[in-house]
Amino acid sequence: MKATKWTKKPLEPNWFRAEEEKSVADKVYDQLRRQIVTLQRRPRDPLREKLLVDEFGTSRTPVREACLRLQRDDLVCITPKSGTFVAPIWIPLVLDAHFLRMAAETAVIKELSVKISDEQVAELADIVERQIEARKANELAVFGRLDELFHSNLYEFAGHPHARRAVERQKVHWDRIRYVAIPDMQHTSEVIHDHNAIVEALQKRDPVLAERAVVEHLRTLPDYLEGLSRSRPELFETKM
Amino acid sequence: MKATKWTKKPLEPNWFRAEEEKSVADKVYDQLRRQIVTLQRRPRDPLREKLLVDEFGTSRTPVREACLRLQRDDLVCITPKSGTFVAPIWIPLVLDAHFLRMAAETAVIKELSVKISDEQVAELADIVERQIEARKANELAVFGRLDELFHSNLYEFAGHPHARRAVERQKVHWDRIRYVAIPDMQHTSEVIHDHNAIVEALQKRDPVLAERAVVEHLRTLPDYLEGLSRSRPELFETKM
DNA sequence: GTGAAATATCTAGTATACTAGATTTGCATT
DNA sequence: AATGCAAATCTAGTATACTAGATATTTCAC
Repeated sequence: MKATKWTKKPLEPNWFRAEEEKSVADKVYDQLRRQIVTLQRRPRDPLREKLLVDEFGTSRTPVREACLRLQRDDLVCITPKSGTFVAPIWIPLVLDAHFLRMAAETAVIKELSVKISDEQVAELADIVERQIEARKANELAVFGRLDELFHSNLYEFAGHPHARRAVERQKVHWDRIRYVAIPDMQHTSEVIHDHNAIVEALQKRDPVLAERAVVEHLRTLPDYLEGLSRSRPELFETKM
Repeated sequence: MKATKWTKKPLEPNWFRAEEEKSVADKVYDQLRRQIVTLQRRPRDPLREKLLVDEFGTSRTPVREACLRLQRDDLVCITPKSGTFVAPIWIPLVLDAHFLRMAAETAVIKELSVKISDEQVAELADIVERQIEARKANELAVFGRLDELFHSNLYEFAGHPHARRAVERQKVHWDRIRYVAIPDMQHTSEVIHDHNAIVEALQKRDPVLAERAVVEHLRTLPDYLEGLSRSRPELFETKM
């Protein structure tokens, strides 16, 4: 057995594995994350590894990996030898998530408004149509998913899917806020109005108008946050 | 022993632990990351857990944790039951890292140019001064650190440190490119010129001029990447 | 020699055991 | 009852063992 044979690299490892079966750790992560974002687990709740192990029926390793990932997402705080806790909603983090989203999406829309295709405009218009229907049917969950789709399509069409990923990693903090106060009917009405304005600006291929529409769409969020943090202070943390 | 006692939350866990001693896993992560970014470990090199364990003198667990974090950073590819490899430099990822940085930094500079203090302008000017000295002394490492400091100060002064974090997490892919071709003297000269333009615009509190200066500073990078990927194709990967 | 099946070996994912340190509990003393 | 202190107990970090599956090597028929 020649040593050199063992050190040579594989010719072509699977860099782009199409389908990836989820590991146990991934499933635990997904579920815990969902629970935290939806406030089923609330800020400052302890996350006892032992209980999670019993709940998920796994060993400590996948649970621990999930918690470590959540820590990197700023969704849990881990204090060695002490405990793991659901992180409070850090206001500076939410504000910066919003700032980053605003910055990225205005840049995206400026690029997009000069190169978007007719088919893509039609697809965005179709999403807004379906949002109107979801609003009529009072299906807020569907409405939310369509909202996600609308914005992610902006990044995809502009050719910046990875920028979207980076923005979304921060956006999780904002998502948690959406569950502090479930969006009401008036809110959905405003969203539809704003989305329509964005689609129209893109249709006209007008970068200035499009940017203004995006800014308008995202403008009100910080004030909203301010109000929420006053009415539910136990969920928030101002310094970080 | 009352059950209720065991479920109550700690009054005030250490959310803001000032000093955090680094775990073994953190050290392994830092070192591996540095090796990958500086191309001491090159794209497509296998990362054998056993060898790393011997090298770092730890058990598998911290090494594995480090690799998982690197995977989330898109710096390594893990194929279950097969192997772990240093990821190629994905061009779409680098371009989007650049796009995000451009978007964030133009937004930062626009905010900053209306609220920056005289002391902060002076601090930025001082950094540029020190860059000029580093250039004269031919200290490229110092120059690079000052460059980092200049840009990170923009985020700090604008009050968006967490947005900076998100941008920097992507920027690691660009950093790897800096080691494909070490920046030369001409490059440092351009950087100093651009930084001076930014400081001057901030001094005048002129948002339009400031934004233009930032765009100008970051404008040339994609073309540079194009050239590099042609001359060193073995390090890169165009599709993702 | 060539090709294919059989075998050996290595891999990452998971389970479990152990450690040191932080926190809580309970008791003794006042 | 209040307080200080020691023991018990829980925690996250680390080490090790085991598994299934992917890859590499060898064997063997032809």
